[in-house]
Amino acid sequence: MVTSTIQRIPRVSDIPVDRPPEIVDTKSKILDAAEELFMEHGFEATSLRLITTAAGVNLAAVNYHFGSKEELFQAVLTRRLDPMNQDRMRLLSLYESATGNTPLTCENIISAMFIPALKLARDHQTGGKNFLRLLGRAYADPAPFIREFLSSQYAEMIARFRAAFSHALPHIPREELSWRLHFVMGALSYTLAGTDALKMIAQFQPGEADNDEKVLRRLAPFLAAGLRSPVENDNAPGSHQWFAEA
Amino acid sequence: MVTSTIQRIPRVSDIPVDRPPEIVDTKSKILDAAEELFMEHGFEATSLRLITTAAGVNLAAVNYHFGSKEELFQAVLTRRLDPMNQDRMRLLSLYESATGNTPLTCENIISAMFIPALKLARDHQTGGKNFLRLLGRAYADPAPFIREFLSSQYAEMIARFRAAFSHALPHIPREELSWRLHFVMGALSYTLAGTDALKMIAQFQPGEADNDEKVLRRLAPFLAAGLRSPVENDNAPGSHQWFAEA
DNA sequence: GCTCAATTTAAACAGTCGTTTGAAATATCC
DNA sequence: GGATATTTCAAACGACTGTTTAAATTGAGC
Repeated sequence: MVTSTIQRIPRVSDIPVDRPPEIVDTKSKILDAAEELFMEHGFEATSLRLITTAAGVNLAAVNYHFGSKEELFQAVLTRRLDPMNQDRMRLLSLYESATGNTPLTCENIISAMFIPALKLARDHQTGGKNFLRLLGRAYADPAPFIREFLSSQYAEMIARFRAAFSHALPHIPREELSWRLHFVMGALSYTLAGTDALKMIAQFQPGEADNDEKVLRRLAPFLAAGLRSPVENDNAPGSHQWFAEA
Repeated sequence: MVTSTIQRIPRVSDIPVDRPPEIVDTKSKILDAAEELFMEHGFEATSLRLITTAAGVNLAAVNYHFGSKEELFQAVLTRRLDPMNQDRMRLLSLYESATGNTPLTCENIISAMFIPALKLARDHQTGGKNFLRLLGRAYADPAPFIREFLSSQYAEMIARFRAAFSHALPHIPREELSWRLHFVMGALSYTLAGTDALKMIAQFQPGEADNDEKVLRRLAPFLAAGLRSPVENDNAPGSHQWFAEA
C-alpha cells in the first residue's frame, strides 16, 4: 500500500532542468561572478572590485544595476532560492494529490524538500553546486540583513512543510515538531555548506561530481528516523535521563 | 540493565564550573571583548578598533599580545574549545570505565558530547553562551585559516568519539557511521549557532536563560534515533526509494 | 540622421582597514 | 635606586572599502 503510492511519485529525472539560453548581459555576468566569489570568501570578505573584475565589467555597474552590495547579495540568493522553494512546494502538492486521503510518509515530505536541492546540485552547467554552498553559509551568517532576507524567503515554504509533517506525524506535539523541522533544515544546510569541512570528520576523496547526492541519500533516512522517534517524557519510567539535573 | 548503568553515570551538576578569579589584564580584556563582537558580527565584519575600544585598551595591544587579528581569533576559540573537548573525552572515558565491558549506548555517547557544551551554555558569568554561538558560526565560515584551525582542534576528539560510536553500533558500516557522526556535529553546531535564527522556523519567545539546554534536550533524542536507524540498502525490496533515478 | 534614454566608463570621494613605529610609561630584578 | 625588560600609547602608514559623479558611449524610435 505504501509502495503503490510511491511508484506514482515522480522521479528526479522527471523534473526538467530549465536552462536559460546563455544570457551574457552585464547583470547576469555580475550575478554569476558574485555567486562564485561570495561562496568562496563570504559576503564581507568579497569586494565589489573583485566581483566586477572577475565579471569583466566596470566597478560602478554593481551600484547601477543593483543599487548596493547588499542588494546584489540578495539578488544572488533570490535568483535560485525562490525557484527552488517554489519547486519544493509544487512537489509537495503533487505528492499530496497523488496519495489522495492517505497521509504522506516522512520520506515523501523529505523527498519534496531534498529533490529540488538535488536538482541544483546536479546542475553542473549553471553553477548550482556553488549556490548550495553559498546558501548553507548564508544560514550561519550573522549579518542581520541576511537573516531577515532568508527569513522572509523561507516563511511560506516552512509553513507549508510544517503542516505536511503535522499531518504525517499527528502524535507529535506542535512545538516538538517545530524543533524537529528546525533540526532538519539545519542538518540540510550544514551538510550542503560543508563540502570541504567534511575532511574534518571523515576523510573522503572529493572531486566526484555526484558527491552531494550521495550525502543527501545518507542524510534523508537519518533525519526521517529522527522525525519519527517517540517523544520523550522527562519523567516517564525507563526513559533515558540525558542530562539529568541534581 | 541499561538503567542500572545509567544511574552510575555522573550528572551535569557534578561537573564543577571552574571560574577563574576575575582576571582583568589587557590580554583577557581583549579576549572577552573579541569573543562577544566576533559572535555578534563575524570575523571579517569586526574591526580591531571596535574590539580595543570595547575592551578599553589601546589599538596596538592586539598586535602586541596576539600578533595579528587572525591569531586573536584563534586564541578566542582555543580558550574555551580546548577545555570543552578535553571535558568531552574525559567524560567519555568516565562512562566507559563505569560500564565496564558492556558497550555504551548512543545516549551515553551523545551525553558525553553535549554535557560539556551545556556546561558552557549554563555558564552565564564567563560568557559561555556567546562562545557557543561563535563556535557554531565559525563552523560555517569559509575562511581557510578558520577551517584548518577547527580541523586540527577537533581531530583528536572526533577520532575518539567515532571509535565509541563504532563500538556502540557495530552493525553500521564504517563509512556510514562517519557520515552520521558528521550529521550529529552539524546539527549540534547549527543549533547552537542559530539562537535567533530559530525565529525563521518556529516562533519562540527568546530571553529565557536556559533556552540552549531545552533545545539540546530535544536535539539529543532526535540524533540518537538517526544514529540507530537501520542502514538503507538501495536495492532491497520494500525499502524506500528516496530520490529514484531513471 | 537626429533625439532622447539607457548604459558604460574613468576618476575621485570620504572613510575604514590591519599593521608598524618610536617614544613614553610602567613593572621587574639585583 | 638605578638598570633592564615589559607594556602602553598616540600617530601615522599604505592599501583597500562601497559609493558617487559627470562625461562618454551605445542603442532604439521616428
